[in-house]
Amino acid sequence: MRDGLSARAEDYLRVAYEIIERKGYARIKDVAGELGVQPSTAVEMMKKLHGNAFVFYEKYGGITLTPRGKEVAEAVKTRHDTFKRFLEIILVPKDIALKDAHILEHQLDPKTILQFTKFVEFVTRASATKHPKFVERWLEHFKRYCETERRQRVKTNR
Amino acid sequence: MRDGLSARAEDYLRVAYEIIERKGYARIKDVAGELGVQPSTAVEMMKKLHGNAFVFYEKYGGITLTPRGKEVAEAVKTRHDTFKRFLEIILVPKDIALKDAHILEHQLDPKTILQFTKFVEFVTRASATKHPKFVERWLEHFKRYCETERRQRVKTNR
DNA sequence: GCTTTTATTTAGGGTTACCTAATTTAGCAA
DNA sequence: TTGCTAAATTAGGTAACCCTAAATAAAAGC
Repeated sequence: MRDGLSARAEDYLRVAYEIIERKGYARIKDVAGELGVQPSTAVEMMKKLHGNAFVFYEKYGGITLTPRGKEVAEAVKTRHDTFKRFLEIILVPKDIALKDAHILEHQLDPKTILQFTKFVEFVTRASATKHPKFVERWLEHFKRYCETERRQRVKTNR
Repeated sequence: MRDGLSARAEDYLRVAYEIIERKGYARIKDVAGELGVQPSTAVEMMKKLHGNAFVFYEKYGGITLTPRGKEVAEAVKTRHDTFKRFLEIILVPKDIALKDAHILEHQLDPKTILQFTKFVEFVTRASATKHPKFVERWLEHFKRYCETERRQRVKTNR
């Protein structure tokens, strides 16, 4: 990642950010719980993020974000939300969209992220302003196409 | 992965498959070269894939795929191609689309993959059959939207 | 204040996927 | 056939993430 964090480290940062938004600070167990890892693993990562000056964290103390950490976390969250909205546009069920957005938000090239973003903006804005009918009709067609399809013709190998 | 392979193992399998398609068999150095890893690393992975009966491989011998391996490799490649086409539809430059398709093709939920697939099919088929004008106009609008945009308003954090 | 419970930390491992630096093997050319 | 070179292999590390179990600190209840 541009920010010098691994994909996983970004996850920890984003999760810490979300918890802090909710209750002002995060505890090790909150972060571990959210990410489905053991507390000891979260401690390890928090030490790393503290070493890199993304979070402020001391033994047995609550976790908060440094300005730098907050900035990165917000950018990560923005990416995340874009992917989530995008997946919903292509009719991925909400719960799966949420899960997969977490996967999508890492590793992709900035250009690719930009295009995903533009796609979402295009659909959102066009339907809100100039040509609501046009986009709506298009999405309606896509929806119908999805519903009409005989199921699972395509191998997904999953 | 459903097939019991790690994301990375699927990469090795796909690459082996592509090389074999081209010249009938693959060598360690071909696979290593394609994936940008050292030969020793490729040997390690081929041993694993051989252990799982995805490839046929013996010391110093060429690599070929077992029927099972071929099946999985083809499914992986199908996913890959879908993502590549999809990225091109949303106007990601070809070289980046290729690179990022490799990233997208792993980890995503089957439902998500299915929706990506349907989206690509929808655009492809609709433009080839019933409503070519409709899809083309839509894509044309999107293209124009992308070109019109003041650049990089959106933080991508990359 | 003391004890119990809960949270956190440390210590010691495990796995995956990489690497470098020797070997060792295979293939080819003289 | 011998000897060289390119390819492949082995041996021994490293780094990122994850775990369990044991130790310790903090918080809560009485």
